[in-house]
Order: sequence, then structure tokens, then C-alpha cells
Amino acid sequence: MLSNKAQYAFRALTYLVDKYNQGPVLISDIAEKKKIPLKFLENILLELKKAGILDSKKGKGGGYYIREHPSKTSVAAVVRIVNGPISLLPCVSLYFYKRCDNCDEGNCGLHDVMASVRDATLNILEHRTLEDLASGRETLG
Amino acid sequence: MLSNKAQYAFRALTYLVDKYNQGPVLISDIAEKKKIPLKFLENILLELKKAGILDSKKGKGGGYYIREHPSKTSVAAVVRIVNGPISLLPCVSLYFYKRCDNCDEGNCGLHDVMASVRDATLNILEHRTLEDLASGRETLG
DNA sequence: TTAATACCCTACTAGTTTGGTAGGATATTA
DNA sequence: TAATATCCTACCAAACTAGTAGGGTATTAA
Repeated sequence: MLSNKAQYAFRALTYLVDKYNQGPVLISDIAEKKKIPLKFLENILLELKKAGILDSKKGKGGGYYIREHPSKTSVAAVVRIVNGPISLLPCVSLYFYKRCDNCDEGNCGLHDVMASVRDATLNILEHRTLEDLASGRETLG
Repeated sequence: MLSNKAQYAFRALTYLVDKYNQGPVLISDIAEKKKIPLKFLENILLELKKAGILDSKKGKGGGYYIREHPSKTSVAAVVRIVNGPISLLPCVSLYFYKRCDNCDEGNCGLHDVMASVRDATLNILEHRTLEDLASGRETLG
């Protein structure tokens, strides 16, 4: 399951996609409209900025906005930032790989099954983008 | 990611598949061979028994064994028992469904993406069975 | 029938993660 | 220089994870 934090992140991103190319959006605006605790959302957006998904402006007229065109950011990238590994086992993870303690990967049935799940999952998450999250999914600038 | 507990469960089940049709296997045997904390393993096996995956015999000559033919138990079933939901969001889960608080499922891009992931994942996990976990995967009684 | 065996069950605990909150520092704009 | 709004560090309570403890109960065999 995705954490609460990750779900907040996607709700916020959806809002920002809807406001794409309309200038910076206030954290407080997102928090209110999407019913997300303000200070918690601050942390999340900052993390997404540091990871290169979002950018921001300070001072009056400031706020957060999506850095590149929404079609450039995959859902997979966001999940990794705010939720961690996508794979079900460390030994099949591409970005968070860790060797199994007591299993020989070359001859492990579970490894094979979970690698298949990873492939199937990534095949979707790497190709879906923020654009796919928008409310009006046909009309995006 | 699967919890440590779930990974222990699969390790134990793999061992039991290898010993299928050879009579009950001692918890202590599994614990030692698979390097799993004994008392923790006790809890896990008991849970798998209550869920109908395993059966057991008490007293001398007792132990745990797989209840039906390994090909009858899906990997998905085991995951649900020892690890919980397979879906990434409550609102797309078949066995652990829960409505979203602030999203209209009919018009939610994230919902659609995660439903696709669920389908792709289940397509694998429901069709792979304990038999696929065995060490010698060609020769099973 | 009794001793040994081995699972069954409830309860507890330390450590980590999750889901936040608090309060001020810093940068930008007007 | 005052107002605005993000940035940053630190903290906290609750929930979850990963076990441990200790005895109860059923079965078997001598």
C-alpha cells in the first residue's frame, strides 16, 4: 500500500497539473482545496522540489509549480521519491537493490515471481505520467 | 515491500514444498535450516494454518505440512495472509477495499493507474503457486 | 498412565516508521 | 523595510514491526 504521505503527494500533484502554466500555486491553497495538513504538505512539496519534480518561487506571488511538462514525469518516479521501492523484494529492486541473506537468486522461485511482478508493475508506472492524473484528461496545455 | 514476516513465511513454505509428501516437519527444523527465529516462525505457521494453507500434527512425529497440493495455493493468497493488501491503494483493492475520502473514483486518474497495476500484479500472483517456489521445480510429487 | 514431545495461545516489549506539529530562518517582492 | 511565502531543523505521539516469554493442550509411545 502507498503511505498516506504518498497519497497526499499525488493529490497535490493532481491539483498542480490542473493549474499547470497558470503560475505558482500557494501551499496553503493546495492544502485547503485538497484537505491536506498544511505543514505536512510543506515537507512533501519540498521533497518533490529537491527531487526535481517541482520548482518554487518565494515571496509575494510565489508558490509551487510543476517543473517540466506533466508528461515528462512518470508516476514511478513520484512513488520512489515519496514512498520508496516499488518492488516487493529488495533482491528484485532496480533502484533499492539489496542482496538476499539466505537465498540464491539464481535458483529462487520467489525471486522469479517477484521479478515478474516488478516488470509488470513498472511497465505501467514508468509509462503513466502526471498528465494521466489530471481531472480533464483530454485538454492539457 | 513485503515485510520480514512475509519473507520468512515464503522461506518456510519453500522448505515445506521441498518436503511435500514426506510427513510433518518440525518447526525447529524449519527454523534451523532456514535461519528463522523459532518463536516468530511459530506464530507465522500458526497463522498459515488458521488460514487453511497448512495443517499440523501434535506430539511425537508431529509438525507442519502443506494441506493441499502445492499447485492449489496461489502466491497471492499467501501474501494476503501474511502481508495484507496487494493493491497500492485501498480504493482499488478487491479484498481490502475502502472508499477514498476525497476522490471521486469514477474520475480519478490515480485510481485508474493503480487499478491497472493491481490487474497486472494479480494476473501473476494469482496464477503462480507454491509449486513455483520449490527448489527443484521440475520434479514435484 | 505417565512422560515426553511438539504444537497452541496470550501477552508483552523494544525499536522503527508514520503522520504529523512547532517555530523560526531565508529569500523575494513591492 | 515590511510583507509574503518558501525553507529548514527539530520534535512528538501513535501505530506498526519484529520479535520474546511462558505456559497450556493434544498426541504418542512405553
